[in-house]
Amino acid sequence: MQIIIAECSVIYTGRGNTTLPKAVRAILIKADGSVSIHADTNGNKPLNYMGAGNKHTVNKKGKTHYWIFENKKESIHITIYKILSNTEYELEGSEPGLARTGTEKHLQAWLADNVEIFGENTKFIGREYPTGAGAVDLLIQKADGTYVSVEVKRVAILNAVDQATRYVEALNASGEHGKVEGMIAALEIKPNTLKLAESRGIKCLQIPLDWDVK
Amino acid sequence: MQIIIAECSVIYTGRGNTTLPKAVRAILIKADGSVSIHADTNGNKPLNYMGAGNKHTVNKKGKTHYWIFENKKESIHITIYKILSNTEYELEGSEPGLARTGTEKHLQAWLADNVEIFGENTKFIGREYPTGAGAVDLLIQKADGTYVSVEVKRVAILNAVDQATRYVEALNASGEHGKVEGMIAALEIKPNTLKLAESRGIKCLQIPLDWDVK
DNA sequence: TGGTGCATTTCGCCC
DNA sequence: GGGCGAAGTGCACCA
Repeated sequence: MQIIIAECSVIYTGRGNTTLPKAVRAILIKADGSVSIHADTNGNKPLNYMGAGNKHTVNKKGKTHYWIFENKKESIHITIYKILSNTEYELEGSEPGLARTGTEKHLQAWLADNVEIFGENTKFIGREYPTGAGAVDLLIQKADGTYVSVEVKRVAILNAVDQATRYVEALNASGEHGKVEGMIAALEIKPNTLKLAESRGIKCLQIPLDWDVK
Repeated sequence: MQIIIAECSVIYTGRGNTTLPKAVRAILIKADGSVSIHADTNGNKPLNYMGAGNKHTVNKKGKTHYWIFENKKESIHITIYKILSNTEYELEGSEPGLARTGTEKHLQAWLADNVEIFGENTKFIGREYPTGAGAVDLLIQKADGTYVSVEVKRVAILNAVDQATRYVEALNASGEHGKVEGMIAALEIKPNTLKLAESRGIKCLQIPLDWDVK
């Protein structure tokens, strides 16, 4: 990774157009070719950036450098007036390896393996089960034979109720599972969401926050 | 801005959970307190990050540093095994302003000003009209006195039908506007969406693609 | 200022 | 490549 501290100005053209006045910025150029320009504010976000897979050309007139990064749809023009620092590091063994846990997919898998949370003798029927109006996250069958269509969320807001409703409708319309119940299972369920769900006859299950603790 | 090159591992907890194995990374800490951790791949995006407004505490046991960044809802724990470089620069910053056009809000305003597109003598009643289940984009009244609840989209996919349905239900439940019709107005309406809308008795209006041409 | 709902857009998966 | 849903989303509004 190459890290440059320089007085520069930037013009970006692509999905929008932005200009960045002359000032001291930090420029990161990664081994994959991506580039980002940072100020000391603006949070963790860069002021300008461009993803991997661009062509980098360099021109020089006197002391001024002109760097161009461009791909098919976008371009970044950096005019560099003065370089204060220019260093390059090998970030060896830095295969990203970023692991994400606690996503909706994980929740879904966990629930599929722990259907007893929905009641004793509950049977797992399917994940991502197609309904004709999108796939429902989880389809289960209660001890009494009733099928339940479960929408899984980390945080459930109003549209979770919409989805749950839509899947129940579609499953009932097909007639293959008798009268299907709708349910939302989430780590957090907003009050309005709970209210709307009740008014539609959709049950809500609060998943224990320590679900992933063995 | 402080730039550290170090062998480290990271644990993030907050909206989700992530872990990052031990490797050499670049760590940026800006003057506003935001922090981001970069590898030499992953495009312009950081592996982990946290916005401005967090508390940074430092612990040290032997040669190992433990840095913690935390705010009310999130935390990043960085374990630093070896620092290869640690530099700090003064950056003078100014921020760009990105302007956008053609958003849903623009469409909405245009429709409010051009309600005749819904039929002759149609009357505009309100924008962002509260229904008790969220605000409907546009409420209009047809020549025959019927109210129509309009959901505006640039591209309408299935959930647009959900929203439209929800608003009609809520308006009908209140009883203040008689029997309300539901409608979706969009620049593009996906085939499945059209089908679902029809099955729910919700009308669809394709907005001319040249709507914003004077 | 935090919470809450929604739009947006990027990303990823699957068809 | 289209279509759909999720995201450590980001934003705007409101209490």
